[in-house]
Amino acid sequence: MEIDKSYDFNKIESKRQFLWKNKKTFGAQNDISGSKPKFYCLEMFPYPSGKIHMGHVRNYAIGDAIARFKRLKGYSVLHPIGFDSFGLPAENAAIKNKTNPSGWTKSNIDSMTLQLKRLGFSYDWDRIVITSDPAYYKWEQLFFLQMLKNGLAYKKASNVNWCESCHTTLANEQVEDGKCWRCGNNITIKNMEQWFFNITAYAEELLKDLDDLKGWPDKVRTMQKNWIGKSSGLSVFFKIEGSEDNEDGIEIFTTRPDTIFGATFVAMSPFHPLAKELVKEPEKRIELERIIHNSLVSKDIAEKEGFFTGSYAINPFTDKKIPIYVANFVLMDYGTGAIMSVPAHDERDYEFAKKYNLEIIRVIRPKSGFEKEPDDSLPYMLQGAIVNSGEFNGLSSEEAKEKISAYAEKLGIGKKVINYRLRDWGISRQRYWGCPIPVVYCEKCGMVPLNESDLPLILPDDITFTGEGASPLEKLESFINTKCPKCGGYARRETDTMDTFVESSWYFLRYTLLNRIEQVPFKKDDISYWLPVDQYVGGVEHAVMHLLYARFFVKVLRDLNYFDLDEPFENLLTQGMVVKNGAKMSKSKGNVVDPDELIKKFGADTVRLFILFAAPPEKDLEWNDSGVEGAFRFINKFYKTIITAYADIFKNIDSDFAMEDGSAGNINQGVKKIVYQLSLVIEKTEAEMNGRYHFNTIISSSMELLNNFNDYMADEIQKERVLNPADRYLLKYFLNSVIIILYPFIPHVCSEAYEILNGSAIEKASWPEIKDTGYIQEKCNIAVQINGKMRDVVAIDLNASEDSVIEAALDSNKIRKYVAHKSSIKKTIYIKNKLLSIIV
RNA sequence: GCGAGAGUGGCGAAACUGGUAUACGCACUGGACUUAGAAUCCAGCGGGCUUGCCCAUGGGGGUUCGAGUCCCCCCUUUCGCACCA
Repeated sequence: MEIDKSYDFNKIESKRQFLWKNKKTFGAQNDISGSKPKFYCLEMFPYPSGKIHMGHVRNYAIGDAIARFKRLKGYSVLHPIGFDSFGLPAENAAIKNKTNPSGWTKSNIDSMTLQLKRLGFSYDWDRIVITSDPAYYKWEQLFFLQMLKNGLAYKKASNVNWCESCHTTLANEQVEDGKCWRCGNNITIKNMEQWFFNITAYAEELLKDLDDLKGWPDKVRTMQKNWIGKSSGLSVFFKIEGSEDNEDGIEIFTTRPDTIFGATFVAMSPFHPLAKELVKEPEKRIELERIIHNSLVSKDIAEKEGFFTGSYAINPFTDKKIPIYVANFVLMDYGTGAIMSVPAHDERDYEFAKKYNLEIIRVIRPKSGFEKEPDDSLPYMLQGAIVNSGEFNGLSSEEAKEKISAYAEKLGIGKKVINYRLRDWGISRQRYWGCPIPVVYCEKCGMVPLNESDLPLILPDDITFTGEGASPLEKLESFINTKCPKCGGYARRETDTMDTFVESSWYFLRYTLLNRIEQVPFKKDDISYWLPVDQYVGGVEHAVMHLLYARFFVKVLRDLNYFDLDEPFENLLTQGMVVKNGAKMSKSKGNVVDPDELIKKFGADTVRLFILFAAPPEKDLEWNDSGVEGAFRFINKFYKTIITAYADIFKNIDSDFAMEDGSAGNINQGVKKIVYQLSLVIEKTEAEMNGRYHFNTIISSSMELLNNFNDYMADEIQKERVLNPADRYLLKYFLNSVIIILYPFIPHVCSEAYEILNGSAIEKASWPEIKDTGYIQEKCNIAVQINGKMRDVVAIDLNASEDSVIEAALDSNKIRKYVAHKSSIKKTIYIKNKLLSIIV
């Protein structure tokens, strides 16, 4: 093999990438014999925007490091990639450039594939998944039909989030701060017919199983838990004055039944069906319409406002009549859309009551001893002792909750209920570039699903984009007009497409299918072999959306008998953002660093090394151009040391050399020492790669190893010492080990170095064994503290006794300044080989 | 407002169960090599002064022989949720 004297990354990287591709080095195989444990390493697949950015590079560098490490450790590794290729940008680009989304998407996928390959990630490219491919979304349509059959997909009219700029509806998860998650436009509310997935049917399981996801960051689990938002309480009927039967009552939901005696008014959502019934006066009707209108135009919080409907309800516990208000802060789609207001013990009710001069009755007092200083001021939101509540007086809040609920149930006016904040997942999108929903509307039969055998329903290509108003599908007669699968009569196709989060809810299952000619979405055997994903890596921005949907989807497919799996992702690593000058990289801030340019200048290994070295993966990473140069400098040094300076010496050494018995005694002490340091680093690396993944510390340890090696060799050369065979063998082992440790981070140059040194491919090598050279650290440094303060460090024989350490300490001038005689020592604490603490 | 995390040199960061704080790298300074520079190599690099000590891990208390690490209070900051009754 020809050896270059200096580091030519272009040559090395293109050579390695060529070999990897040609030999299909990273093709994943189900290990049928079962001799190898499996490892599924997954990174969140990208949207094909056209260019990868630093966030992608970081995400994939992390995943690649893990995948390569696990291969070295003998795992059968699945490390796939794909493209989440449906979505709005393609459509917007099509409108702007008067092209077709599929062409735009295809060329973006091509150029991003080149970029990913240029970075040398160890993907099994034969398993690529492209979600806009009918061969992929065909199965999604099948799942949809099966969900429809099982009541897990349904259509209903409801108030949904509408983004005018994206011209489509959005799911609740996709609204952030009243704004669209994609474009930041203000969300308005529209009442529309929409398709939903019944994710709330799985709310309890999605919540419960979070406890088992021990490999997830607490932060993400908490976010999901809060998003699901389970709360238990009581729903009670309040009769409306003047009507006798409960049918005419108003049902409210409360989590604080213990405060029911303090309920002084009922507040209902302006969208509550009773609101229109109760509000008869024309002026009040106008007021109601105004409040409804305001709630529709913006999700933003307005000032609390409302008005008296003119009707009264009867508090079933006090029998007092209390006014019914319409209030803009009451949500229609949570609980029952109406509440009992207890201004004494609820902040919101208090604010409203103050504004409209409503009665405030205290029914809870702080219990003495319950809080440090009982704060008597209202509203008092904590638990306490019940007052003003008839027979329930004196109970604690907890007891009262129970007894009042039980009493309401006994009376038949209430029942204990559990509510979730989670809403069903609205999946309809009024856009073209997405997976078509496989149903038609027949004049005779109504909504009719397509036959499974008619799938895929292919998204038509002959589209003209005007950029105006509705989805172009709505105007495409050749698409819309069809025959009813049931009666054969005229039918119109559904023109909504699915939320692109549906595709990303199961792509990781599709990767397991190698032979895509087979007419299945995936095979049960493959799923049970590869799933769950052992390590998932991606951005925290998907903590609720994608990660919740995917968990839901897996549970649905499990219940449709596709496989037996409860949770898809065993371990989750959420990497931090890549920032520059303290801000997220963005075109508008002008702080974008282009991976392509860096690769051109320094090569892929350098970019990857910097990104993994500069910060631990979960933290934000501050971009630093001179830091990149530092990474480049290190790789040059690595190359010069191993290849330019010492390859000739070590390449012909037999790595099968067996150390004879007793040869340990002949080993040079310096060699023993660096090999011992190496063993510490091997151990530490294995520990880090077991889940914490702080690559930065592994890399810095490797830098130290290389520095120590160089120092040692410089010393040898200076002293013109002759290395014996055991020394040479161990030094080669040392170099090979450093190469292997660094391989997951800088795979190209390490592959090259390994092959030059050994004449074989590093992919055939395995993780280094620790070699016991019988290295004994003869001396160790013991820190000596006097009264807890560091005073000196003394060198002592390893494993010395406490007494001899004390003797040695007292020999030190520095120590003797504080302790003249042994007799003045009151106490000593001795941590073997580490520290001696003397109290005087 | 509620919930979770973070705060260590000029900068990115190390320090696993309390045990020599600042490893590794960047920047900076000096030196070597050079006609000069680049590159490379060597040395220095938390602060203070009386050169051996004092002060330093956001601030203040506490526990301990010993605290970046554990406990309490406060400040700053990032993220998530925000009328969910």
